[in-house]
Amino acid sequence: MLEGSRTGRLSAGPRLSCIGLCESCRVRGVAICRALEPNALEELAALATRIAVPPGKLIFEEGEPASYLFTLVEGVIKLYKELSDGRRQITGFLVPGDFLGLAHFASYAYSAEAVTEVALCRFPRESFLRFMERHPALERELLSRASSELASAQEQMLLLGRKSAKERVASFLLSFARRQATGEGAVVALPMSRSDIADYLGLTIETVSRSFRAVVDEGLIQLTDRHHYRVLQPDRLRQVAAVS
Amino acid sequence: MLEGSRTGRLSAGPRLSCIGLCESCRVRGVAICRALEPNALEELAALATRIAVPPGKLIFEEGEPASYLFTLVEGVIKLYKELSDGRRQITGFLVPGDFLGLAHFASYAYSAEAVTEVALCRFPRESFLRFMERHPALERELLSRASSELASAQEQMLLLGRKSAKERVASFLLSFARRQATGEGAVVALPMSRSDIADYLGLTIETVSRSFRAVVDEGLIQLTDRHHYRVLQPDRLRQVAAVS
DNA sequence: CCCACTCCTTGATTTGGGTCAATGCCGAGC
DNA sequence: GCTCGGCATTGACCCAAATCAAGGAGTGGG
Repeated sequence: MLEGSRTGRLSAGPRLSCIGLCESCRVRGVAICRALEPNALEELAALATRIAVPPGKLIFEEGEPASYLFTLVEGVIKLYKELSDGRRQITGFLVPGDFLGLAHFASYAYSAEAVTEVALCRFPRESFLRFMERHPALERELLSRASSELASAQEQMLLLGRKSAKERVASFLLSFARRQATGEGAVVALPMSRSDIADYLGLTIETVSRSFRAVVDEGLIQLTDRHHYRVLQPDRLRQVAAVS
Repeated sequence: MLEGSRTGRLSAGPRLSCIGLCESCRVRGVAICRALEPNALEELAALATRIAVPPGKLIFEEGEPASYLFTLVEGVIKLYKELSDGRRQITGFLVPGDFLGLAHFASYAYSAEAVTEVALCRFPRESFLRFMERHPALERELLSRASSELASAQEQMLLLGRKSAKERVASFLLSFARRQATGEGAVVALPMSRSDIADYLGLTIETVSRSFRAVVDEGLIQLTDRHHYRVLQPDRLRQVAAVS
């Protein structure tokens, strides 16, 4: 699927040149390609380097100079912040089509790590920003993404500040199912570890495990294995999740 | 200070027409005015209505159609989300110069309520967005604000998910002091109630009160009254806040 | 096949912060 | 000046989730 971990400049061929970007488009409804005419897209693609990252490897670390921006083409990434004593909060999981490194700061405000095998398009920050100045449509697209990210960040604050363990887990299972755009009752992949889920929900792995057990025992979901589940009773799960 | 709660279209005079906006500029470093040439600013100001809101009054509610965008000219606003059973999470406090209603959705994703006496500039959503399309510089400014808001949302997730009560309160006291751009040892105003602070930090009012007492007893801050404090030992307070 | 290792689950115990209940401290109105 | 009502503080007690501890279960290497 990926060519090892070899990284290489995208070939300049008319179709291939935007593969990295267009794959993103294919997966998610709204994406960068939509916002640009073909020749602008060519120009942008020429800036990109394709990168492959194995599971568990750091993509960048909080505080290091933000030299690159990325689009996620394939795989899942976690973003997190840490305290000096090692406590960690995962602030989000990225899926194909998502944009990474959006920040008007000199350094990254969080760390990014591959959860699964990952394929990225990497853009040098400076040239991407120059390109963006000449293409307001791209800017608009990023603004729109930033505001929907902000909305989900606020939703997550409500979860972290005010929901019980079981409500957190139910909310997580629902939102992850929704994101995979699969039909009702389809199997949802859960690529991250229990420890990642705990750090995302502000809990311990033990509490995550017990809460999983509770929703399984009540017949709201079915765990096919540790990393796949099926939502059996979406409405009752929504109730348990305390969705406003 | 405010002309009662009367609301009125801004006069079209060359200086007055941008008062609402420029007051914002004056208070915060980066603001809308900076991004625009004078005649564009005139045009934008012509769209604005000046609004006054008394403390405790709702400005808009989560879920209602997002017909307006606002800039905060004077006072403090709280933004929050609620669960159906009344549990509430305050996602942020806005100060003069901040932008309100930024969302590419048809309805507001959160409620906004005046904490103090508030003065706003209100823009009809549609005409503001049309104006923005013709002025990429404004779009850029909003993108930059959105990404710094996103960064503080992530910081807040770390607080809500992983910090102890005392760490939360210390972090809050520090960040609020920083925002008021006052010198070391200056008195910081704390206009919101203990209940607002609790809902912002994901705690109860009792725990907020006890944590306040702890940092006061340790001599890290001094409470001049319930709504004003002075940071006495910023470095030790920073340590207690577990700032990474 | 066995061992070692990592990840996950389950149970027992502890604890930080929530809940419940007074009490104190104003400012507003009479 | 007194009372009332809404915050805020303080204390006693309790509980949800953390911590501590003991096994599984799956996986990869020898």
